[in-house]
Amino acid sequence: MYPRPFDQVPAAQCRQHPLQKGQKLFSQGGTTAGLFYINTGNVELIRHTQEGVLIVNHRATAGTLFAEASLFCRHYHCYAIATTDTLVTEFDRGYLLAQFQLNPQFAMTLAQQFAQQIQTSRRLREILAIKGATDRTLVAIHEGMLNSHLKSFAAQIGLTHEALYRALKALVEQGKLHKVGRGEYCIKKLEVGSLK
Amino acid sequence: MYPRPFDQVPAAQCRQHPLQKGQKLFSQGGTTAGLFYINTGNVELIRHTQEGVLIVNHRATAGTLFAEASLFCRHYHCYAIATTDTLVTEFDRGYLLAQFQLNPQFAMTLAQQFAQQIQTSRRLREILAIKGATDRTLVAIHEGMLNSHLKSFAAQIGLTHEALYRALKALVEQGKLHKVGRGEYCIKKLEVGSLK
DNA sequence: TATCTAATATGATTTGAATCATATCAATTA
DNA sequence: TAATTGATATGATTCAAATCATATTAGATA
Repeated sequence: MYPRPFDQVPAAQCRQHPLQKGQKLFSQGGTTAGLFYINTGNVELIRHTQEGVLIVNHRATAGTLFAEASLFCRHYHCYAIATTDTLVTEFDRGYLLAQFQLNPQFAMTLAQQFAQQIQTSRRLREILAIKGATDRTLVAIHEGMLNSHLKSFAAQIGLTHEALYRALKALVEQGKLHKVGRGEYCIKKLEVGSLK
Repeated sequence: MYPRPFDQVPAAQCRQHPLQKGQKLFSQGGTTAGLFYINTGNVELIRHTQEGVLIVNHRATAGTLFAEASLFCRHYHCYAIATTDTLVTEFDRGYLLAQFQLNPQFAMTLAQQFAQQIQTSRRLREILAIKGATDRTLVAIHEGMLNSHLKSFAAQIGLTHEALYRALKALVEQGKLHKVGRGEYCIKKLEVGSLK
């Protein structure tokens, strides 16, 4: 259910937070509670600079962790707001930190989870840095990002859905992709199109 | 010198690797040695998919760590190639992993370092996701990314230098930025322009 | 089944950044 | 000091993706 090592956290150290669209989970300056996992929905981490400029730090999606750094901080440095109806699970900060003394294996798995997050985030960043829509689309598909609808995939890689449809068409024409149905594409023989 | 907790690693567990431009540090499938820090220069982490598509996983720059996830892996999943003459420091994998048993404080600081990397990488990703050149430029400056020359800053945020000069000009005209000299800009009264 | 809705798809137009071209200025070097 | 180099800067043109418009189709719902 939860990514390692959070599947080992006792239920007493987990708290569920149902959030309505627009509801705040925590505030800049607030005391840190723990680390969060999104069961369903979406959460935006935003902050304001001293000069008043609004900055989006992160848009967390279902199935992912967020606020990892707050484990090591007393106070949050940003706001967390649900952008849709959302269910998040909070893992207790004190419990997690205690495991570094009590359970080195748990701590190591936590560090591994973090290291993988770094990898994932850097890969996504490199995808966004690719200039051409077709190149970006091809790499993103090879990274296994095409699992849902084309529209949400387009948004994930920073394209409009129209631009994505055209990129997909171009890739099919270039023989780099096969179209196996409406909204379903695959690399070579392997199915990777949107799941129905 | 090194970011925490690597400043505590004994010299015997650190190895310096001078690399010439184009030289390979490690290969996809090779046995993992440790985690790396770039003293000077740049390293690209690239890999090939089964279908032969080249994917850039990460472009690591001076003053940063890379290959964090290889700590928890026997074999590298990508190539590391220096794109300029580069000096990297390798921190021994076995030593670092042993600290989870021997030195919980060290392990915790390592996890904290990783958590901060996650934050940083996600922030950079959100900056790249901003569509307009002027908005992207403004946010990147507020994130404190304008520390070096404008040309390298432009590349960092995915713009040509010409587009950046125009974005800066527009921000000055909008009153969101002050131009304090050739190639030197500041937010309000605070100097953040390129350092000379 | 008929209707409605949303995703997929493509054409036409506009817009913004890339590219190409030049000029200016500061710093380095001969 | 003069020459060279590279960063800064801006104008002109091109190009690619966004936007706007409109079908088509699959799935959900009445």
